[in-house]
Amino acid sequence: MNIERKKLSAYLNSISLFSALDLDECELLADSARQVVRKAGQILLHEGETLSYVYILTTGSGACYFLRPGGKKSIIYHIRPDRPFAVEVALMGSRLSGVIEITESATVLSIPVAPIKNFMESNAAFANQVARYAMDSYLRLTDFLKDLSFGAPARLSRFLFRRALEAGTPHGDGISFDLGLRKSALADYLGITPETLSRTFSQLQSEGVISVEGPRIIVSNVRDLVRLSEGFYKED
Amino acid sequence: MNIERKKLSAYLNSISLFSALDLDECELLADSARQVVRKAGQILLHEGETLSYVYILTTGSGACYFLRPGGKKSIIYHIRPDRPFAVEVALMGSRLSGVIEITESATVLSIPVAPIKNFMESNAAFANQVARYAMDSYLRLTDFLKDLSFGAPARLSRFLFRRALEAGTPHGDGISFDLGLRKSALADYLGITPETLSRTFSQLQSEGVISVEGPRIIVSNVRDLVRLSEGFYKED
DNA sequence: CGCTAATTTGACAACTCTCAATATTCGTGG
DNA sequence: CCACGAATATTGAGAGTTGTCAAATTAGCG
Repeated sequence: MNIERKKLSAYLNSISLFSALDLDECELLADSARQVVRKAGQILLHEGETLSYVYILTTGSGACYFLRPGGKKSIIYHIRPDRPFAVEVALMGSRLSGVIEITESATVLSIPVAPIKNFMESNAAFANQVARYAMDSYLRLTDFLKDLSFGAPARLSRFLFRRALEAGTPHGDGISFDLGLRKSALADYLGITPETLSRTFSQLQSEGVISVEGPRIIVSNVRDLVRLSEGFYKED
Repeated sequence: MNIERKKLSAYLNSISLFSALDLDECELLADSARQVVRKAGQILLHEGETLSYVYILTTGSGACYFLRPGGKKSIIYHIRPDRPFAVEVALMGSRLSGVIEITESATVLSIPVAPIKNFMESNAAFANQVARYAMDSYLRLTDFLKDLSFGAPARLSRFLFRRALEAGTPHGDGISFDLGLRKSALADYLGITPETLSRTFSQLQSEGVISVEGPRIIVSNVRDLVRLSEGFYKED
């Protein structure tokens, strides 16, 4: 499995968190790493656990959420491939406050935290990288918190705006793009119910901001979309 | 001002973020630090700013919040004395997403970020400290997010429970303590309106969990208080 | 005692969720 | 190519929670 191992260490080295390690160090991590496959819906890590591994998804996606009494899930953050997660909990030895669930079948890489701690002590560049990673996580979470403080129209508008920037093509006066995910998945992502999402789409449509044709969205009034995404209401 | 300077560097050294720096390094920071006094209600930092300083309150307190159109404030985190804040924004060169306001008249210490960056490069122990600080911030924010996902009764119950632990004295079958802050301040702290807080107090009281006599709270049913603070409702 | 600020109470509106019913889409097999 | 069934979306009615506004009450203090 020498090739696999080489690949894995190169992979790790390509992740920004580990890019300050040299290849030998990455190989050491790769050697002690484990790779497992998890299907959509499986729980990877449970609330209150302490962790001795740091995790990365090489494929698939996941989410970290609180499970409220009654079964309601409050999303804390989404997990995309190639960005380590649960790093803070593992390195700080604290307990996971939330559940980590796989949302799309995923390949999960677990890397023991002990050698990572050692590298932090001995390698200042790596320690800086970890600091940068943690600060980045923090800033992302702050932004997420900001998103949460807005209601459904603003959250959807923000999503549509970002999506228009990254995947939009000109269409008459406006911009057209595909959602890129099922509406129920989008509702989940935005932390609202599919019903509310559907109503919010109708609302934006009736206000003339967008038009919706199945998974295809046409933004006809970018100005209003931006205002909405800042939390203003149409009539303000 | 040599004594002041010595004091200031010793103060910095006592802050866990800077405890890995030696006294010379702390003196360098102390030399370039500025100290200003701000009154309650003043805005210290504005939304969208980039920062070239890291801040600490030596006295007083503050809060970081989003100002929603319409004027509603969504608290992101509270600032207590002796814990640096805005560190992530300053070190990462990103924009502050939120406003920082002084809530109790405070002495604000500003420390330039440039020498801190230098120390991070050259001093692995300090870089580790920064990483730990950032991870700790992240975990706090995660906990805060968890709090937010609960409704008013759970948030109040959590507060009362913590307060009972730290300031409670036995009282009959239960525990008695003073709130320690004005109810309007508590409402602010919990991110709800004073009206909702008042109603929630009445509700807990009518359910027989606590009794309220002005600023004095008697918890008569700790078991239910804990259940409530986990998000359960009384009848569950 | 009287004034001001803090707190409580009531009525109501806004928003999102839940549950239930209906409509639409999409893939599969006839 | 069409028909059927399952998954996905939409719509409607109603409930729950918190916020807003206004008024009443209470507490604190000179």
